[in-house]
Amino acid sequence: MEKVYQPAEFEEKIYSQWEEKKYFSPKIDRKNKNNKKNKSFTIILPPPNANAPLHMGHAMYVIEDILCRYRRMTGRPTLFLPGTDHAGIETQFVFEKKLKSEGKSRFDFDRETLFQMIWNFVEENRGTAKKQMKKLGFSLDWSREKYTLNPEILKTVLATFNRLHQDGLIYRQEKMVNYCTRCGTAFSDLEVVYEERKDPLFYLKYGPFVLATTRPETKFGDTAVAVHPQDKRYKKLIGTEFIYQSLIGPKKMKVVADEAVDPKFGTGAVKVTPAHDPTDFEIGQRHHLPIIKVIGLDGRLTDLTGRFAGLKINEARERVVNELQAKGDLVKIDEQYTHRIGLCYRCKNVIEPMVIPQWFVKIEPLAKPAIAAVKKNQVKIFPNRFKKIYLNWMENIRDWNISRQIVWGPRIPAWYCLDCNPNIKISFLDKSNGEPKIVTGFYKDLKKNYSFDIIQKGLQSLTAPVTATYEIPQPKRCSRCQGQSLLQETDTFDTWFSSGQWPLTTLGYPDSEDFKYFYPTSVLDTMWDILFFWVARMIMFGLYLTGEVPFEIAHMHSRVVDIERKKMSKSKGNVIDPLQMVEKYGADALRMALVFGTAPASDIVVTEEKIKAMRNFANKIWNASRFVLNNPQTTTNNSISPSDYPDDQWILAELEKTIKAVTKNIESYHFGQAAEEIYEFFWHKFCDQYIEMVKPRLYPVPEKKALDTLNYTLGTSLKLLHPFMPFITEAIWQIIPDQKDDLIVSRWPVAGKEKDD
RNA sequence: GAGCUCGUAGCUCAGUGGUAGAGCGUUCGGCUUACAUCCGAAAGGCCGGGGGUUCAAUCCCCUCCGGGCUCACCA
Repeated sequence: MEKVYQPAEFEEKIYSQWEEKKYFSPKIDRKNKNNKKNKSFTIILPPPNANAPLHMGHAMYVIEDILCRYRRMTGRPTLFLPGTDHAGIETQFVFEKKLKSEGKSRFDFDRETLFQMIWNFVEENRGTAKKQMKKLGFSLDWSREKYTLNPEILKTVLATFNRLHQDGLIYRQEKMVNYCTRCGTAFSDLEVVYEERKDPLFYLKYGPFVLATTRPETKFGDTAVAVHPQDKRYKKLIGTEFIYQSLIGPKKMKVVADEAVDPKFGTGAVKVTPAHDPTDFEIGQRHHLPIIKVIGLDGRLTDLTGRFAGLKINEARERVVNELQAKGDLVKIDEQYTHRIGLCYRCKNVIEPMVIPQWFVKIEPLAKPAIAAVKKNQVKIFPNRFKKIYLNWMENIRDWNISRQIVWGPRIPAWYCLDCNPNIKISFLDKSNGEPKIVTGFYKDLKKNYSFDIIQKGLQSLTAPVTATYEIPQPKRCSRCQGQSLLQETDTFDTWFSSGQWPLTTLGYPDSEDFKYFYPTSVLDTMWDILFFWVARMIMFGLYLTGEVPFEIAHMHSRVVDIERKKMSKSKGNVIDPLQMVEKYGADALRMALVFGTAPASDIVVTEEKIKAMRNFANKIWNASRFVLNNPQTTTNNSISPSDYPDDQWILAELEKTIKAVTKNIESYHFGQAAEEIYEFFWHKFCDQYIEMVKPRLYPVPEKKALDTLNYTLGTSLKLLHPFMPFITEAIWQIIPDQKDDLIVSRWPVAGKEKDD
């Protein structure tokens, strides 16, 4: 053995050894499915983005690996199942950036071609994450690896959609949704991030009113002025109408009374723009106001705005304000007005509330059982405070917009008959002669010049009116008119619609043997920031499809942050690359650094210094082992008989305590504490004290009891350390002569009496 | 506006109803035949302020101050 431990000499070798011996593939013993002691233990890996290399957050998979390695050593058939996610928006966003750098955009391609290009792009990168996970030592069963776009997984995801549809839980409706004009897609409520901003608040003369608004450019879409029903100032006007002389002509306005208006804000009167503001939309619904869309999906004012048409929102705002001022309708500007504004989580562009038809899941019937399951602790959420957060969100949950106007993802399996729905708006790439060019229009007009075939082949996107008829699943011919000009919806699923079914799809729901044996899974560990996005959806889907929870424990871990408590991100330049750390200090050092001394769900501070300290610890383990192994071997590591020496009795008693503490702390998810216990024992008790005490008994002739105790304590320590630091412990274990099994499948020590079975 | 969470040694963080812990850093001394990625010793904290419960509080309760976070349709 060398003087200094060299991780690089062992890690790869040992990992492939584990793989070759198939230790990561559990032995299925169906008879024991319900035997508590031999019950399967399953963790499904939260799938990383197939397209991106791992970052420090992914290194937190170490928590799951600790659990799996521990359970495997206690003898349970343990499955840790890997996979990757196509990550719809994320990946398309990255790909579009790449296109842009090449001077192109998504509009240069039809959707089939674009999809294929992204597919190829992802394929090029897909192996990276896998290699990296192996380097980190994760005991994943690669023979069962999955990808969200695997055909069998897609099949299940689409079947779920069909089933939801049959159960009346899918609807397509024109509602106020969050739309990003830059990404060109709608988002769910969860994907909007809010930011405090200071914007001018404009006070405008408005018929008999003066009212305050931050968005004068949307005034062309106003259909009413709303006041509070009890507001004395305006009571007489409620129910009346007036003619407003707008910049593009006179317009009839209603005055409505609505509780949503705060009489203390501004002047207590508010313009109602149902097409472009969530509150106004609801007021509009209550008072049956027309919806006039003055901002298009391209983020420019529409033709309804006269000479303002075509202007971008900000330009329009400036011009409208200037003209209102010239006209004398601008009463004052409050420049210090701060409010919260919704941004696209992905590109940070301002989210534009838009009324467009989207596909929704009626969520309450799914949420109810998911709430009950958590309340009854069928799913235990750790740490406990996340249970409250979960329940609070679930109890106020709103229907889920699952449609995205992007190509990268499974397409919603609904078909429109063009003959029955001539008002479907279609964009396609006409490649019939010369340079391809984008053609956009209603089918009823397009069909005069283009064949269905050309439209279908060049299809980019379609927008069906909310009244359009559609069929689910795909019919051969239109069931109403027998027409054959059918187009599939071009919207794709929210990525979370697919990953929300991950515990089911990865195991081969509904009838595979794996599914029957491994579902429900044991633990789901992830960072708390996707509690709603993912964890909640998995619980809902799991219960909806199987009646059983998808996992028994949902364990939330925290963010990995830098020393200034900031989240690591490329733009901040504060990333520590986990793979680089593995190269420098070894996987074990990084793994230990990620768990050592951390508390459940508090930020995890990782610094290179800490990793270095753990590297030193690895070296300590190496050298203590070197010392022990340089002496004759006298025991199998698995048992020891009592000793009369107080030194031996002392260290063995301390070891017992440590076994208990480590076991208890792993079982209760206090990994930081567990790591500290074994660290403290091994370094400061075993090395600093016991080895020093025992040295006189080793020279000149080693004394048997001393050797026994050394060997036994080392062997047991290696076991306790193995879940945390799998490589070095296995490496040393295999140097010990006459081992029956590899450490990874050895038996976890039991305090009280050690059993060799 | 509602809720959650944190405030412990210079730094980063654990922890406990009964005279405070780790890693890194600092000071002093050591290449002691496993390890200088080491060993030995030491300095360093009214455990955010105030009040309460208790025989006893850093740990429980209240309140204040100071960070962080989540949720919420206020123009």
